Amino acid sequence: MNTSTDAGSNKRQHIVDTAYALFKRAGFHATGIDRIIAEADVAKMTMYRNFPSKDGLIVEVLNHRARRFDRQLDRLTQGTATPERKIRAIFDWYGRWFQRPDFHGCLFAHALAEFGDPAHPVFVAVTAQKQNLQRRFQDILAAVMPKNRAERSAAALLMLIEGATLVAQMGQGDRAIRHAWAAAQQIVESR
Amino acid sequence: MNTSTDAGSNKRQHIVDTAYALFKRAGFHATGIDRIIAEADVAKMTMYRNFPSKDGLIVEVLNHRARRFDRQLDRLTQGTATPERKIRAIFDWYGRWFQRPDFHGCLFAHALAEFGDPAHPVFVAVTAQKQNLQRRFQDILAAVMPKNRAERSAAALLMLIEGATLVAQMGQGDRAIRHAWAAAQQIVESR
DNA sequence: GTGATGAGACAGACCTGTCTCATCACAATG
DNA sequence: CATTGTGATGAGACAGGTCTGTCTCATCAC
Repeated sequence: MNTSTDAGSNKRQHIVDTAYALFKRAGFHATGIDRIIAEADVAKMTMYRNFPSKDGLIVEVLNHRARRFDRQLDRLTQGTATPERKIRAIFDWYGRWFQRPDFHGCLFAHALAEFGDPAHPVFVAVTAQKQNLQRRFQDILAAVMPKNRAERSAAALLMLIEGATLVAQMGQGDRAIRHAWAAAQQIVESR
Repeated sequence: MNTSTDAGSNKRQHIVDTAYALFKRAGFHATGIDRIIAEADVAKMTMYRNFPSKDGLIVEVLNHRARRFDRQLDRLTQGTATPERKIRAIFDWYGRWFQRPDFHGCLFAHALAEFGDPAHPVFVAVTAQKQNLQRRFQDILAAVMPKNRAERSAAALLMLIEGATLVAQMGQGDRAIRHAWAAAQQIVESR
């Protein structure tokens, strides 16, 4: 845990990235450990030395994606000035995501579908990511509206964007983000 | 297929009901055939004589729930007069659903998470159910607004309610439906 | 020498789907 | 009423595969 920490971390990260791609495409239960290590081209013990179990790996994948998502939205909203433009930037980001050929829906929503037990670590990780996104909306809106209205609007924006992601997965990504943004505008601008 | 059709249908329906309860709680891939037939207390061959495969059973479960959902909303909206009250009745229905102790999120959304291939029959069944719900919203709104605005609003309502269902699964059912309805009101009433 | 890794056997359980055979309900017929 | 045919069903073995997780041993880099 001193000299070769770097090599170990590289392997570890490579496994996380490979597992992410497979989970996204085929789901969590449908993706076996054997498939992951074959695709990542590592030994099974390398995986089990870095992660306590498959569930542990899933949580790591989710947390890694959540951090990456946060960094992207941080970068995206730092450049813009007004709250409305920040919201718009986030919705635009989703719109671009929906158009990507490797878009398969929200990994966190999918995780919630497969791990419905609130006590399960995966469930907890998903909840944290969604609450984080809602808090982001709320912080943005708090600059231009009272706290209780910012909370209500943030909740609506979260539900709109989650619903849009679901609709986008069914093949209506373009219409989904346009209609979601139209509704979001009404919510943000109202009163 | 003449005299004992009734008994056969009973078994068939019982398997569908049992599978529904298990799929809802634990997911599709995580629920094995053995578990279903044990819970339903039928022989394995009884299941495989009524359904071509596990996937076929899943599709039957989804279609059965979709029909039941449709009937419930039909009954719910037939009694009310104005479009706004119809929408309100639907949102209230969702609010009550979120509060039920056996609420585990939307089975169709979960199915979409586990069967992401657009060519898969499960994917098709899910898409049909969601399009049906959106069309319902659209038909209701078409009575009080122009067609293109009804289409846009219906899409927003669908996304709101789907997002609310996701949030509700994470334990915020009460707040979710209140905020969703507040946003829905703005969308329906606007302009 | 030391620690990470690759390769693969292995256990024990579970998966879907097929098959056989005994049993049972029930209808038609004598 | 008694008998016989028929189709659905229960019970469970079975095949062939996959699952997670553990173990051993050789190899390789430093």
